Amino acid sequence: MVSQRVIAKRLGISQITVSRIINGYEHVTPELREKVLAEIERTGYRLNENARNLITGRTGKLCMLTPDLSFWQRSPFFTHIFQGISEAAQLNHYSITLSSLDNLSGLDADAFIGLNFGNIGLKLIDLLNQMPQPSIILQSHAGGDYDCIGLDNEYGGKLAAQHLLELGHTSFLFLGKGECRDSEDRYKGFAEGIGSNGKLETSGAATEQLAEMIMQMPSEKRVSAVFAWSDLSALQFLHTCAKRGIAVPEDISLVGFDDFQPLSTAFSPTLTTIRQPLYEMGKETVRLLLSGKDETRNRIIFKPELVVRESTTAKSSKSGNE
Amino acid sequence: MVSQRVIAKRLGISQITVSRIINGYEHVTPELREKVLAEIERTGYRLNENARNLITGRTGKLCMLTPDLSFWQRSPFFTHIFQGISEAAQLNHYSITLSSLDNLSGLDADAFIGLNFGNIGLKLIDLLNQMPQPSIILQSHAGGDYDCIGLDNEYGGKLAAQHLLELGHTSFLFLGKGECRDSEDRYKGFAEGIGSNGKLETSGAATEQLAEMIMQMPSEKRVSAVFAWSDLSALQFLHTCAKRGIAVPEDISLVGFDDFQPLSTAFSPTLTTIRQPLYEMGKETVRLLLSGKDETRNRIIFKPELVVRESTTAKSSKSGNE
DNA sequence: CTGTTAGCGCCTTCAA
DNA sequence: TTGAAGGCGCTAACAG
Repeated sequence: MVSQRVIAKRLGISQITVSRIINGYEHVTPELREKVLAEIERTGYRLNENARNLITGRTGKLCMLTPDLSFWQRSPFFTHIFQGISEAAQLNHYSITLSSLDNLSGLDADAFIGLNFGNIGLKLIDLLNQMPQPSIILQSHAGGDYDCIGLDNEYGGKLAAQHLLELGHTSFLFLGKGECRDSEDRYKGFAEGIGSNGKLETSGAATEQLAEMIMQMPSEKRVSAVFAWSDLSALQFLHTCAKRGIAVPEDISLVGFDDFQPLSTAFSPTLTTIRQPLYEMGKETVRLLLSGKDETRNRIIFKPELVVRESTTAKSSKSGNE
Repeated sequence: MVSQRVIAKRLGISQITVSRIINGYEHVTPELREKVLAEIERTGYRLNENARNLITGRTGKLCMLTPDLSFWQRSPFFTHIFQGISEAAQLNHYSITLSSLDNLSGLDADAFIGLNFGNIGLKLIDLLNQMPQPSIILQSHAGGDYDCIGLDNEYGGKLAAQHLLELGHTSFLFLGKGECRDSEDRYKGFAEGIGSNGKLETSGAATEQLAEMIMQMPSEKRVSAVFAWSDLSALQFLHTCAKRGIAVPEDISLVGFDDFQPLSTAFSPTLTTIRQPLYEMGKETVRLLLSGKDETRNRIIFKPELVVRESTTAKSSKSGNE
């Protein structure tokens, strides 16, 4: 195994000089730097991160902390976030560790990422606040008085409303989920976006039942556009429509939320949806966490974006009320 | 920061004794061990893994290697595998690193896990063979002449056949995916399972088109049971059925593959499917990888299991042929 | 059963 | 601009 000392010895210089060059120290004669870099290249030298971490007093680990173990069962889309987190971690020479409130192990880390998708994990936030290491919460909503990366769900709702209004729709249904902040915020934005330009019905009831209820309305009074709080919910609705003989988007336009791949494009019609930039959020989480600006609250709220596919279309004269 | 030396000094013993007790060395007087353990508990001492790794010459990292970066986009179910891998890694004091053939970084690891779901990644296997560190392939099929954790897809196909035969079905359709080994193996097992007890049609054609084709068959000649190579494919079929007014399971029984949560239970009817034990496979991968038995080929082929839900039922007299 | 010595590879501090 | 000395926390090797 080739170390800095080996390289130094070969070049007749001291090991510390090699170390300095590796770490980008400025005041070195250019020729020396090049000689060293060439030797590093030639020998395939790789820095021993354990040695570096030992002396600098770091662990070299980033810990992803979940509210519970079932987080993973619930979060298929997490692969995208994870890709972003791990790429950014790699760039900063960190490896990844996992922990959950159910099972606090692997807590020896330089910094923590609290994963708080769907629910407001106050316990998680408390725990992170107690720890001396820096931490950040990665969540799917916008609020919270702590360092976080979040998503502007209200804005997402507004995007959906805008899109549907532009298509000429005037009567809307929101498919939500009870006791879920993300769903509430998306509804709020949707309602605001529609304002006085249309009629909006909603319910926190189970998606399928609600959909069936709607289907039973006489077609001339039926809503012409549906906004579902999630892609999964949108697809459940789509499936119910298929059973009931309602055509999407001809009879009803449908907008989802998440852009949950491969689901959002797996069925016909493919879903128009509001995309969460999960990969980017993961990446930014690590960047912000390691940027070390403690003086002020660190938070970035991402804007979701509209992805238009097949499940929405202009309101036809036969559908909807008025 | 409390170190072994601090503990030793407080107890008036040598630091190496503390080290031995921590590492489970046998020949220590019980009282001394207890005193040391008590002091460890009291002070909240935590082992510095960088120091340990430095002297033992390990990196302390496990690298998950994917064929390409898009792996993550394609693999929503990977969260389950990841949970298994990371839990087992933690138990063995390893942290996790990521790499892909597109972007070879983070390759400083003690061992590698090649993630090879869906396709046969020969390049990946070649790369791992070239490396001096131990490695193992985690894959969704059974074959391959290398260390691996795999899945017995043929057995899964057989389970599906058995289940449907027991329900009295005699005419079957397999929904497959072209150029996909997993799909082929599942078909093979399915066909063997059915043997001469029924008629089997198949196609590698796009799921949706095929389904539509079948729907156009006169109902008295129609198959009464469908086995889809994946849950996603099964759901696409289910959706087509809904559009065409075919009732599942009353008219057609449907079996998927994967038990892809939350999808497999998100729609009505919930899917009868063949479950891949992803969490267990992830866990076992790490265990086998670190068991260090080099003398022989290390491989474990997991058996999938049948999960009966709502999408299958006994063949009714009106459906199917004969 | 316990201790002494040495050193893993690197960075910090101080000196030239 | 470069180098020498020291030590981070731990374990291996060898004593006793």
